[in-house]
This record gives sequence, C-alpha cells and structure tokens, in this order.
Amino acid sequence: MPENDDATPALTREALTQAALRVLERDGLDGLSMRKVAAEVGVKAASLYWHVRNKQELLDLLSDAILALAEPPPRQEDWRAELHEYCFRYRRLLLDNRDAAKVVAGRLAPGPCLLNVMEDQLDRLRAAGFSDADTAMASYLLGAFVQGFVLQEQSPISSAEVLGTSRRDIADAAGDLFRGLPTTQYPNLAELADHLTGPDMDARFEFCVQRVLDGLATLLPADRR
Amino acid sequence: MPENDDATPALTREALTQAALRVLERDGLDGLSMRKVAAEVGVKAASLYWHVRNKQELLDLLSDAILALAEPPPRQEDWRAELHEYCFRYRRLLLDNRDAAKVVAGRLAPGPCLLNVMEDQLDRLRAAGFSDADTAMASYLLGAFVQGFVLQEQSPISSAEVLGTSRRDIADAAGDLFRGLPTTQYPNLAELADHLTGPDMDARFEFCVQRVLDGLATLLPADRR
DNA sequence: GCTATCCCCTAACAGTGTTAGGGCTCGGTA
DNA sequence: TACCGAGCCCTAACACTGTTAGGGGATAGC
Repeated sequence: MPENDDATPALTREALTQAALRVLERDGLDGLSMRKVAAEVGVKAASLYWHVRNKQELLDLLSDAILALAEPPPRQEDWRAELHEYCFRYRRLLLDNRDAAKVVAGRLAPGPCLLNVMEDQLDRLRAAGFSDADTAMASYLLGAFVQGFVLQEQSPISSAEVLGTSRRDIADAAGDLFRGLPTTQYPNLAELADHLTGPDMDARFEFCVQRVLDGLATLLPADRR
Repeated sequence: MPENDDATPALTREALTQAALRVLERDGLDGLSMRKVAAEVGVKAASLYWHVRNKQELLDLLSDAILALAEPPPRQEDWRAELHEYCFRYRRLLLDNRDAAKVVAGRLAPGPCLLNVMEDQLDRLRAAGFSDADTAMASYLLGAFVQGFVLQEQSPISSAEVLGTSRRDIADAAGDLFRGLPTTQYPNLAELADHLTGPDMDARFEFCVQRVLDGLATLLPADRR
C-alpha cells in the first residue's frame, strides 16, 4: 500500500527536519533528542538513522531549515539602509526561532539555503560598491557579528536562574550588582552601571550595527558613502 | 588527620575548577562530564555536588577561570593600537584554550575575573575619549564581536568531518565547492570563491577588527581619532 | 563519650546517542 | 504464481550522561 494519507506524509528527510523544528520550538535545543523527534513523526528513534547519519546531520538540516525562513529585505538605493535592515532581519530570525542562534552557530552546514543567503549578501555588497576582496570579508564580518550579538544577548545570566527573574529584572539586578561594587576597586563599573544596564537590547543592537556599518563605509570611495 | 599532603590538595571549589580545566583541555567540552572531573580529583561523581550545585555552576567557574588567564595589554598612547591588541589577545585566549569560546559564550557568569576584565576595558575606552554611554556600548560590541568571530571560526564544517581534513584542506575544499556551483544561480559565490576562502583567519580577523575600530572612531571628536 | 558537622560513598533513576540484527511489506522478475 | 531483494521500521541492548537519596566514617567541640 504505497498510498499513505497526508496525515503521515511519507517519512522523508524533509519531514524529519520539520518535525525537529517543532520539537526545537517546544523543548529547546537541550530538549531536542532523537527519541522525541522520532515520536513527533510517529516512529521509534532507531528508525531515524535510516534517513540521517547521526544527530549532527539532523542539526545541519535544521540549521538550513531555519535559514530557509529568512526573508531578504527589498533592494534599496541607500546601501546603508539596506544592510541595516539586513542585519535587523537576521537578528529577528535568530530571536524568533527558539535557540536558532545556537543551532546556526554550532556548525557551519553549507546547505542550499545558506548558499542562497550568502549569494544574496555578496550581491548586495558588490552593488554597494565594495571591492571583491572587501565584499568577501564584509560578508564574513556581518555574519560573525550578528550571530555573536544574538548569542551574547541570549546567554543566560548565571546568578539569575535561582528564581524566574524576567529579562527586565535581570537588568535591574545587574545594575544593583554594579552599583554595589566597591568603588575603589571597580570605579568604572560602578559609575557606568546605568549605561551598562540601561539600554535595552534593541538599542544596543542599533548602536553596534551603526558602528559596523561606519567601519565598512570607510572602505568605499568617498562619493559612494 | 586534617593534614593532607599537597598531592591531593583539599577538595575545594578552586581545585575542582582546575581539574575541570584539565579535563576540558584533554577531552573538549563535549567530553567534559561530572564523572571525569571527579575522577581527575580522585573522587566519585556524586561528591562534586557537595561543592557545586550542578554542572552549570561548574561551567560558570570554568568560564571565570579561563578569563583569569587573560593578560591585558600594556597601556598605550594610541587608543587604536591598544584596542587592537586587546582584541587580538582576547581571540588568542579563546583559541589557545580548548573550547574556551563555547564555554565563555554559553553563559554569562559575572565572576570576579569577568568583572576585572570589564573594569579594565571600560577604563581604556574612557581614557581613549569615549563618552560614558559610548564606552558602555563599545565594551559590549567588542565582546560580542570577538566571541562571535571565534565561535564562527571554530565551528566545524559539516561536510568535512568525513575524513580528517585539516584546516587548510577545508579552505581548498570550500573553494572547490564554490567554484563548482552553477554560475547562473550563484554567480557571486563562484566568482568570489578565491576571496571567500583565500585569506586565513588571522587576516580576516585583522580586517574585521579594523572595521570595528573604524566604526568606533567615528564616535570620537575629530582631534582624538 | 556524645554529638553535630563535614565530606565522601554506593545505588539508583531517567534519560541520552547509537548500533546490531530481525522482520515486514513492497516492486520487479523468473 | 513464487521468489527475491531492497527499503523501511522495529526491539533490544550498550555505554554513557546529570542528578538525587540515603548511608557511613572521620573530625571538632562540648
């Protein structure tokens, strides 16, 4: 009976990946086990190894599946506005899909979607007027920067897991911590406590993106900045 | 007999951390288990939980212990050279200690050594002439950037674990991959293959650091750049 | 000598990734 | 029609993992 109703649509690598994506969203990366993914598609764990070499290969597929959700921003005259939007969308993508940053950063899987993203990125950079060498480097910089930012942004504060302190409370607690430090030993931390903990992550990202774009702008001939 | 010879120096959190550091160096983060750390100090796994709440707390200690190895560069007149050296040393630290980037990036543990590093960083930025608000943001940017770069740099290429392809061969293989892509669908990737895979990581980091520093320089009044 | 504290132990639980080997159900072929 | 091989899933198991409960021996103070 090759006829299978669409409720259980033929166990393919694609279906496996989508199931893994659902488990990831529900239980996070730490809760993503082969047994759970198998259960999600109505199958036992060992069966997955017929379709996938090991868990890492599944994570590679997962990584590419997440990148598939990326929607490149419209092309614009203003290269800065375009790259700015590009960074913001990339960060949004990593924030909106649970543990996406960890999955994508964990391993560089050159799947088709990553290639598409890279191709698109290179095209925009060249259109902005960057040289071939600078384009290649700038692409690397943007990727590493956004991933690094989101990873940092999402890394849990170790002293704050005791209670379910929300994100806002964490900033307050960190502020208190900094302000409470001995001013003789940590004068700058104490003095800059408000600046260190005040701006929310959106504002920080805005700042950082602007700096990186400023840095890239210096590579362009003056009339194209 | 409270007297214990220095060969087994009284199981403290400090000794535990150092043992974990050795296991990390030997077996990597994936191979770092409570049982191995316990064996390293000549004890059974359950005993660790007397000194440490759980594995995560041990990783927090480990993170701070790695940061303790950081040697801040000498102060300089030229703020650019100073921050440049700062970034390079931070990257070196993360590269020289196995899986250090993953450990440090995994969780933000505000231990004493992290506070020291932050304090030092803030001091240098202010001395360079940055405003209080910019100093706080720049510190965040530098940390996220370097960590992101090293994490990206160390993330294994998924298609390359089949054989023990060395780092140099990986670049070659990636070059071949890019060049072999259909030029109609991936013209930029194919055309920039050499630029994308050619420069080694040191050169890429140099490029990226210079861009970030350029971006920060725009914040300074013209006479202090 | 008693007690309390500290520190380590054994044993176990529930879960992990992964493999070996068995069996069922198909499509194609003799 | 009978067989065969391939494709796909299964059970069972192995060697691990983090973590907890509860026991026991040594030490210090009263």
